[in-house]
Amino acid sequence: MPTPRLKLDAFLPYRLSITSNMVSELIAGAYEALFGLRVPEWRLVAVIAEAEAISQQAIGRRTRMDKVTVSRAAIALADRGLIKRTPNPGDARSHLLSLTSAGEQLYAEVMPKALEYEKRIFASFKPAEIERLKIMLARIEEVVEGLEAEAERG
Amino acid sequence: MPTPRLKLDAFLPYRLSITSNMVSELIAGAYEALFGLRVPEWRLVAVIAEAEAISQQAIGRRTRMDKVTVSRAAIALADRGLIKRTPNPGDARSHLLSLTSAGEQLYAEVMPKALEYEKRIFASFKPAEIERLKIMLARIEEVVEGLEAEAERG
DNA sequence: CGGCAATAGTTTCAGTTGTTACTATATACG
DNA sequence: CGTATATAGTAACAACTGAAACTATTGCCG
Repeated sequence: MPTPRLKLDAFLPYRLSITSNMVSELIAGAYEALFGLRVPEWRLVAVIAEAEAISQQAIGRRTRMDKVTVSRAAIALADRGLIKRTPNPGDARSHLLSLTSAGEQLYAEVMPKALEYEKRIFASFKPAEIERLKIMLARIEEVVEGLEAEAERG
Repeated sequence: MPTPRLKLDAFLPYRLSITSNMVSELIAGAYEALFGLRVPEWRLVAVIAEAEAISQQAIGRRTRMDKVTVSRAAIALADRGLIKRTPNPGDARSHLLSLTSAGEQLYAEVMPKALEYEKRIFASFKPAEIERLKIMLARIEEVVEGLEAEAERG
């Protein structure tokens, strides 16, 4: 008897990856073209805008981005005058990042575009469906975190 | 009035990307460790197993992977003796890829692991929920394809 | 205090991925 | 037919990302 064939298209981790990459590429392309921002940079802008003043380490935890990625994005944004780095009074090794007024201005332009894209992509989804999708994604994350922890313990 | 703050955590494309990357990394790590297969290679194995004999170009279309990525994965798999490349009778530029018996054997080991991971990650999901999730992902893909086409036309 | 492990952030380096250029073949059209 | 354009696949190159090494500072514990 031949090995039964897995239909890759029906394999959920694969489907999730394909869909996510399609969405990411679409949005990343638009941001790059419109604002010269790469994905990590845009994420930093959003997180800093929410937080007012936040360390790079905290950004890494919040966004699951590597500290190297965060560092590079922070340097790029600071070079462009979009964020400023003030010494962290509690810890001389770290800086607190906040938006400059130029950064605020960019953020004010970028954010509506982001929401517009989201709206367009999910235009055919009812609010309750979107809610269900978010909850499902959160549940998946929770399980994966558990499996990661399990793997670490051996 | 200050700019209203986007909660990045509530932004669906972001959530999708985080969740998908967590799942991908988990599975990719396992495959790398267990079988020495990277993600593109594993995808090729799966697609070739389904198709029996298929050109690289067709694999690229089916998996949305770049032809360069497909080419590299195919070379790696051929070097390991997992696939064989036979001339395509209809087109001398391309090969038809198929699994060798070693490839079949590997596939027979890999596939149950894949399904097991899927099962574990979605253990708390009812079949109807999984079905809804798949449908939602398919709908998202459809919309994004439309937006891509729109962007190309200008 | 003083030394030593841990942490924030940067730099360096290696691995992966995609864009561009190239080769060989195929197809369209004069 | 034969020239021009498109396509399958590979190779060469550049960009991005993450791991490991490094620097500066912190905090623990003798």
